[in-house]
Amino acid sequence: MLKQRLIELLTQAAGEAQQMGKLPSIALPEVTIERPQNPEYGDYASSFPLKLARSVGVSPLTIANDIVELTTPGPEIDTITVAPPGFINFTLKSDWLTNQIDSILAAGNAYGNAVLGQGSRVQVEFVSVNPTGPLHVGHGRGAILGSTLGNVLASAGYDVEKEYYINDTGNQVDAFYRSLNARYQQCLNIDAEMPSDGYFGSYMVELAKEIAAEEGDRFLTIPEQEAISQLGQLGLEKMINQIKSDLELLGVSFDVWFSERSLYDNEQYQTAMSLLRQADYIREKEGATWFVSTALGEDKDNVVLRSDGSPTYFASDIAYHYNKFIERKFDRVINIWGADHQGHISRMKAVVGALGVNPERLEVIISQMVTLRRGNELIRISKRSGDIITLREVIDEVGVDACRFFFLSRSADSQMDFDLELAKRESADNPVYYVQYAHARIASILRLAQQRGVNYEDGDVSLLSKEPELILIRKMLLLPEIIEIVANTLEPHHLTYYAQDLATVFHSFYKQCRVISRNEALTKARLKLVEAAKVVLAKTLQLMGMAAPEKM
RNA sequence: GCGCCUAUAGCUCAGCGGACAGAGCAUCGGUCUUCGGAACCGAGGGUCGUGGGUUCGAAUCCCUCUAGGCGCGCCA
Repeated sequence: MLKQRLIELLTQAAGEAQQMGKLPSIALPEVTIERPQNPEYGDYASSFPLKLARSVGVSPLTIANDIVELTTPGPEIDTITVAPPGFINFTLKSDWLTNQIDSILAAGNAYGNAVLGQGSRVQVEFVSVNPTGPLHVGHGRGAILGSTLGNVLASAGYDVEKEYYINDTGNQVDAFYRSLNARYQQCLNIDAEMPSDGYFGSYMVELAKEIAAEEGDRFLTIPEQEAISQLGQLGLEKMINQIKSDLELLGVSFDVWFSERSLYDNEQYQTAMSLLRQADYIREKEGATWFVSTALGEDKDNVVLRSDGSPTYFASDIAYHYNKFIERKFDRVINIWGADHQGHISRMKAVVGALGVNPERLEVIISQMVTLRRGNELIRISKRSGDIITLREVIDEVGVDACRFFFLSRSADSQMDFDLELAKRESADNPVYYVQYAHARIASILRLAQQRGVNYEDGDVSLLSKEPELILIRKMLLLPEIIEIVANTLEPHHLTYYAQDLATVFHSFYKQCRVISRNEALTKARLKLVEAAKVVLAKTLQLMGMAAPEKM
């Protein structure tokens, strides 16, 4: 990538300056290259001399001049200039810029891909909602975050596996089973009482009705414990399928659906525990079994086995992470959790460390709360009690692409209001349509060219020299950097801003430069440009999981 | 009490050590005899929550305080 080459260029020049005695022989700070926001400062800039001046005691301007004198720029660089108080600014040659159009067209859908990951295996685990109820908007946020991150990491050269962890055992599942049984009996006119810790949402009634309709009253004829278990498993399976189809609707897919229960069925839980026990991180006290996280700097220990001998969710998580790192040997594991799991991060990292794995290999992204509202009316999204607005209803109301874009456009760190009224009102005037419109517009131009039988394969891109053309190319060349940034920071929201910028620059170009005109040579050149822009736009939309429509 | 997140233009949010702080929406004013006006061009609008500190340089880093959110279960 060009940025990398500029870094090398400056590093080398600084090294030479040292050899010539123009700079003292000290360890040089890392060369950084920025994108100046003001185009007057060129395409790239470095504040390296300013940083260096501190330790060297030489004026930054002098350093900048010395370094620039020693650079031997490649064919892509037009000018390297020094600007006060000590910046080095680079501008790109316009014929190099225009040549990139051919590279983009040649790369096609692979444009922007990187080799950052070098094929290392990264797991992204997300959503992983208890299958005791339907998904709501908050879950949608995590889902979109995860699937987009998966796309970007794959494009950055990682071997990505997306995974949904199914909590199919434990207290909450048990409560779900008993609730379903009660609702089922009620369906069949039996005066059953809902458990106090049960799930009271109306979806449970619907679920029970569905099962009663399909299975009749056969669960009444077997022992109740047996019935609860069979009925529960059936209900759970249905809930999982519903979750699966809701996610599919959102364009979110998984490579693996991982069962929590399987950790106990195949002894991985026992293996993980004995590993920790050997390392002396497991102790018995107060009748329960604890993970001694205080030994690892945590402020308290955590129960893994209750006094009744049943494992906590934390026990499962220990086994699960043992499985991720040691059984399946992922190089990196990324977990996306809701803000309410924040406190779980440090002890999970402690566990990973205790298992002998570098805790840095576990990265947790916390997505902050989403509150759903309709105008001023707050809508509760608690699954436990009462009714909720499901993710599906929200998608039906505002549309998949708008939904994805909306969730993606805010950083995971900041909480957000999802105002249904606003989302619908804005949907006609939504940034996502603005971006998609640019794509459709290009498609329409290319259709016209085809109708007129214009073959532009031999178009000469060096004819492109107008400002709007070059600005568009410059913006297209930013995508690889965006992909790299998102892959490194795990912050996909940058994509939405880039998409809007790219669309803006295209629309502006479109207004100022007629593509298909009487000037045949220019027409061909511009068709190439426009097709390349379509490639970049489509790639950006694809990474975000959104449609790139030919017409709309 | 402790931990994490947030506070930037009227609204929703980017920017997170560098050059005059940006975008969308909203407001106001312009642009249509040609490829899709779901478009384009322009204007106004900000002591970057408060007070300190570090630095040649701070919205960005450190500390104080204020406000809001989420945690601190033998729930997940």
